[in-house]
Amino acid sequence: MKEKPTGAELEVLAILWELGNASVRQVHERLTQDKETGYTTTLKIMQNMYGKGLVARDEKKRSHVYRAAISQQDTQESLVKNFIRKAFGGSANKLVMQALGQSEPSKEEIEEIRAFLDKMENK
Amino acid sequence: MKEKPTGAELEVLAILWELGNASVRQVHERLTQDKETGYTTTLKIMQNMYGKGLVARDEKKRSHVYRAAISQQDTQESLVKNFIRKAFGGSANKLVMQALGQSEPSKEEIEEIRAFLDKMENK
DNA sequence: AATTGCCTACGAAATAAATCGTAAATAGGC
DNA sequence: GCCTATTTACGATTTATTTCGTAGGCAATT
Repeated sequence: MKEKPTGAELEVLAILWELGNASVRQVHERLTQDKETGYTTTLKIMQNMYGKGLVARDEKKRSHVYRAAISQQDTQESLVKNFIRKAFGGSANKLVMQALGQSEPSKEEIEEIRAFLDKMENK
Repeated sequence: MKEKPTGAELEVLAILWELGNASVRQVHERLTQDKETGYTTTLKIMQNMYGKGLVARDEKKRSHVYRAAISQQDTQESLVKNFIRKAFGGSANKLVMQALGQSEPSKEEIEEIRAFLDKMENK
């Protein structure tokens, strides 16, 4: 099992999942849209992630090209699992209702969840 | 706004929400059912929480009696909000479906969520 | 009044995470 | 070939969090 990402690492992963491939520079620009931080900080984090196996990279070019090495699906699964245990005493339902309750879902979103529930039931 | 609890603090809060009132000793015993840790560690964490206003305490007795000073509802709300932003790019629905998908909800739980959705819609 | 046991307070050490500064390498334009 | 931009590598620092050791107080027991 791969190591678990820290908060800052998760932010980088989110960007890589979205972009697919990206240089440190690209990730950094994205990151600084939301918060102030130095370039070498971003670099260091991505280097750490490489050391941990959270990302892969192509070193052919001078500016290395990174990509996520763990899937968004698997990562979110493990994060949610942990979160439910830590913050909701293990009850997924409580989390679901808390999330729904505060998110003011649109009609379409509600339908989407209903459909998902139906599908679950028929399995 | 109250300060946000750290991981260890959240574990204590979970116990206090369940027990209502409790001494450090009681919390500690609960805690050590799951993991190994020293008494003074638990004490220190609860003292920190007191300093931050996360818990209140009654000092009349020699062994102080603690209780949560922030509500479970509010805390979970803020945790979930943050979690959705950090791990799901702001989409509550994605979280909901991830949580449902991995939790294998029982028939009753599915009904509970359907009812919740109905109620949401009629507002 | 001494012993024992449990309690709080508190500083300090250990650990984890994030940030940054500097040096060396490299490529492109001049 | 030289200067400038940009890049990587990496150590060091800073900040946050967790853990623990020790001292002193208090109450029950002997």
